[in-house]
Amino acid sequence: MDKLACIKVFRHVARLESFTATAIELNTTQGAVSKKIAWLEGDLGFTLFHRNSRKISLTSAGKQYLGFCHELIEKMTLTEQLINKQLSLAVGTLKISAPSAFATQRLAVPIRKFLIANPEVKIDISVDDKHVDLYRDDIDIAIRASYLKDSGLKAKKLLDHDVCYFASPDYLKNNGTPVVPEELSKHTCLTYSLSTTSNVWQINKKKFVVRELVTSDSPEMLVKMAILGCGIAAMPKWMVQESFKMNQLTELFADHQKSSLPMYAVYKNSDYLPYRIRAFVDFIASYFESELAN
Amino acid sequence: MDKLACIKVFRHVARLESFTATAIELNTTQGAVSKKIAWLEGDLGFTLFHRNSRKISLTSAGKQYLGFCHELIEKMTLTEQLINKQLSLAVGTLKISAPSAFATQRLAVPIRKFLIANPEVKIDISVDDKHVDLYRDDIDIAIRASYLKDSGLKAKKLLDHDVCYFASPDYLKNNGTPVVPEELSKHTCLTYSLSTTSNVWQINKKKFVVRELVTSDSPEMLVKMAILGCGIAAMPKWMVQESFKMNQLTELFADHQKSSLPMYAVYKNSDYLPYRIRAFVDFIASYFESELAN
DNA sequence: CCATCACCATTCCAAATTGGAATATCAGAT
DNA sequence: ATCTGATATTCCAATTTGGAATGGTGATGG
Repeated sequence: MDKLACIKVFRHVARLESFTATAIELNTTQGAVSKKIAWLEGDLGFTLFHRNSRKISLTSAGKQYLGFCHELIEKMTLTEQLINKQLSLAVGTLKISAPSAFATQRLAVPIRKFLIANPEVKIDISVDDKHVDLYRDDIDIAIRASYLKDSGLKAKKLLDHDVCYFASPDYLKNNGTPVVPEELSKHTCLTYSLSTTSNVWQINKKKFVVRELVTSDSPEMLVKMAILGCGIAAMPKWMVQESFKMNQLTELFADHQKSSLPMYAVYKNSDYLPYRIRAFVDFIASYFESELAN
Repeated sequence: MDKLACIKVFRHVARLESFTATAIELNTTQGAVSKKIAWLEGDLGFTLFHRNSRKISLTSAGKQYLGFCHELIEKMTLTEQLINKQLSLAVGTLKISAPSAFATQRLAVPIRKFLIANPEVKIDISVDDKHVDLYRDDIDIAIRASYLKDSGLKAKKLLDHDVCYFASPDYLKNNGTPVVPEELSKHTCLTYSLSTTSNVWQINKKKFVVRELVTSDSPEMLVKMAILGCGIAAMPKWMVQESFKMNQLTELFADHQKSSLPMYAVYKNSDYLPYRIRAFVDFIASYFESELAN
């Protein structure tokens, strides 16, 4: 027997002080109401009503239990409404994970715009260059360079980075400047460990397996190592533009066609995706799209 | 579908993070668990778990709802236990209604003893000479002279009052002092309106229908009227003993055999009578029984 | 890369449960 | 004493539920 259904019937009966009237109000039969109350009393172990062929009245235990039932139903309704609201409106706290360089240099501005457009959303951004587990760490959205290999996740492409290759002038002086990609085999490279194919570089639609000297999950670390002359690295252009200007780094294969590095917003797939997640993903994707157009 | 049952299953699944393990723990099948969670999600309108052929994990909504479910089950268990405790132990507040003269002169002492013997019981005594409705006024126990005519009520006899007949010396001087009950027909009487047979007095096993001058639901009022010389009244002996001594009243038919007036403790009949009620009724009945023996 | 495994969803059918209608029962009202 | 209005009970049809088997899917390991 459905106890919750019995409780709902009980509230009606207590209010109307009649099984028959309750049956009419609930479009059922008096017998059904009687059975439900009787079952509930049996389950609880005490009687809810004093019965009398003419009328019924709550026992003291029934009165006390009724108070609990009112609380229960109200709390349940409110809780369910609250959760549904959080899923359907742009409210709540959005937990984002993003790699440090991208976060600070590319994400801060659009996040600020998003917050202005969605004043009821708070953002908790966790800057982490490691490959986070969205389930374990309870993250709503992760910004990732690598294509998703996780299951149960959806990804939306945000943009394609223009990748560029570079090394320090010092390194090139000591090891020679490669002019064609084929020469990469003579060099040591700095690779990004979280990329699915970290040691396979693609230039002019050809793939080159490079010799790794250092691999790291931190793009900034790799840039730093390149500046120190450890080898050749490949990174999104925006990340090293400043270093080119300061002559800390020299670009290689500048006129060759390079593969682009896509960036994704990854989020847990669900039938009822909290709206703040969808809102943010759509917002940030169209932000980068319009940025590209300019 | 029984939502409460689903919620209970949900708590297990959330803890074990597995439908299969839950099915084993609950001695059911994995399919049944799956159906229950699926139904609950449909009812709520949001998903509780992220699913993955290898494992499941709570969604953020699921996490939030789980907290509510824990609260709900705990509150429900505690409430039901509390009410059952109140019904099975001598705890709580006992609401007693008693007529004023009896309350003050006969009930105060045994109530004090009962409170000492049952320290967890509080007493709310409503002194009222009217015929109270135990249901409407939410009274646990009513002390009454009249035999119960109400249905749904049970009565336990506490004692038999020795009834005595009396009038003021003044009245007797003016109207003559009746020596045998047959002379009552020449007198006017003061009767107790709440008695079922207020105007039928029984002396020496014979019944006499008396002429009423005043009828009242207040015994003390009737005594006062008798003192003022309005007529002859019949009351329990203890109520007028003092007036005899002060010569405000004179006893009549002193050596005749008089009917006794029973006093009852009346309480609502119920399958699960709160224990404090049974305890009090038994206590007070045995108190008067032993008082009689002394 | 493919076979295997572990797990959840679905389907189908038998079994248990529920609800409706009629009937019994009960106590107050007339 | 009978009538009336209310709840309890009974019986059966309809619905719902649970179990077993099947299907589907993604992780794992050789």
